[in-house]
Amino acid sequence: MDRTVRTRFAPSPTGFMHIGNLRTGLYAYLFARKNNGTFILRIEDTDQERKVDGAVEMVYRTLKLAGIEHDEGPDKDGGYGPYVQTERMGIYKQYAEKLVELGGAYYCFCDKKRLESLEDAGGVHTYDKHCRNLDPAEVRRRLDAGEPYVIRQKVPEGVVSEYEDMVFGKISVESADIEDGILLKSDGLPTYNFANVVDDHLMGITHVIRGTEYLSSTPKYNLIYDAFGWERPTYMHLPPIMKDATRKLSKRFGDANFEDFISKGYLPEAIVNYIALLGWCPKDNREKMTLREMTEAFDVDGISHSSSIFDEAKMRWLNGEYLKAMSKEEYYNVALPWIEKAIGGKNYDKAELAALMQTRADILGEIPEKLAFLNNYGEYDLDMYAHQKMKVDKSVALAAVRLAADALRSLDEWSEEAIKECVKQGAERGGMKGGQVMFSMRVALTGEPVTPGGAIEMAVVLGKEESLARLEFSEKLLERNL
RNA sequence: GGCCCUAUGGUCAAGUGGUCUAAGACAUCGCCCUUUCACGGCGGUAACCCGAGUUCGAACCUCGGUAGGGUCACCA
Repeated sequence: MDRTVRTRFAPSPTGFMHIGNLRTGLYAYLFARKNNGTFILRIEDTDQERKVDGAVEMVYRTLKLAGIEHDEGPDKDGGYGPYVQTERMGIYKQYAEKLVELGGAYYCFCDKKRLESLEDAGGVHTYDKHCRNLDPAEVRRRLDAGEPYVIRQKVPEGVVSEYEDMVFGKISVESADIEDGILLKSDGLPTYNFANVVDDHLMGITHVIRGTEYLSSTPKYNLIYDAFGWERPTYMHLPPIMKDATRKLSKRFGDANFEDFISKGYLPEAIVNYIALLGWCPKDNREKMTLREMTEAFDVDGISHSSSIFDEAKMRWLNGEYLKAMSKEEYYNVALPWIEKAIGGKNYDKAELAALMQTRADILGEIPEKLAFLNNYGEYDLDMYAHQKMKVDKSVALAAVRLAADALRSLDEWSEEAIKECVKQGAERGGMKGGQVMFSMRVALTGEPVTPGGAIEMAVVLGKEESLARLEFSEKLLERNL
């Protein structure tokens, strides 16, 4: 590899950043960093119809959150600009014309109607190269007459176009299977693929990293490079990320975009880590990795050839690992907004709640629901007072709750140790097992079968007044329903 | 339909001719820890798409089939 590596990420600003798309960008970034190369951001905004306001900002925001920093882009001129495709519209026509001169393309005057008549029974149409060998003088004349035209690629006949893909190996396609596709549309603007070839060349892209949808059309683009006499880039095609066995993860379906996961309480680094693993496996099989570690470990060998299904359950787990690995302070900071949302202005000990949640919520978004009992307490289902192993049923629970309430009423110091000791002694006096009292008390205090902490912790969090009120409430509730 | 690509447990995946009666992770199930919820620890269930061939030997190589994906636009 003599040329300095230059890779690019070229998203279309059509809304939120899709997970599959982000992964492509991530790999392009990792590959550039791994090889001390340059990572370029190019905005492909030529599709005015699908363009969404604010989407460009979303691209920046997403990359920034993900930690994927570009070296060149619309906001960082590296001398290869402009980096926004609509600003490059003036340059393609001359290249198309030059390609005609070089014999790699030709003018075509066929109208839509004629093209449609070429369609076969299956609805597939292949251009019959009708204008490929028009007499140059005739072409000149029709051009001068102002007749509408497009410029088509002149695919050499009888050759096999092949290349070595970095992940898929040798790909070869016969030129007979390649259509003389349109390069320049009748409105004078380039088709996407032609613009891509020209841009990639002009920007000095050495490694084109993109989805497999281009795997089989790449030989066609290579023929354009050849016709221009340009050096072909190296290609790395990436298999798609699927929603299930047969459907690709799609933008319009569900929460397949970065932003949604962020708002569900995922950490950017966990998302990035997870998607890096979808389709790539480091040599040492590590799973939890920082961006820096990924950069060091990144290698093409580890990229898989087949598509992979996105599994949010695993991403949740990984997110939980990140959360648990944080220091108390770090966790407190990221969890605070969610905790505040849960307690709604009430005076609970936020640090205590954060400490409780750190090992109990895989994603931050679970915090409000797990803490809902703080503000949501009232009539609850008494069937949850059933613990086979502990031998608890409603009547045992009533005794336990009564006992806990009685013991706690006279307790002055409301600390974990004091409460624990007090409940323990109360249980002994009442001839009950500690577990029976704790279990019943925990349910009584929260009205929930699963709680973010044990009975003692719940009591500490709720405070003496609220705890006693709830125990008394539960006592009455049980009495009424026995 | 033509062409291109892919195929290991429910999911992500290791594996590149013998060390595979096939690793690890998630999920799932069970046990332990916790006098209560989790966390944590330990363990279980679970896979080489099918058929030929090459070879002393095949998850790994070849061919065929099957299934799935991609692509065949004056869309990007």
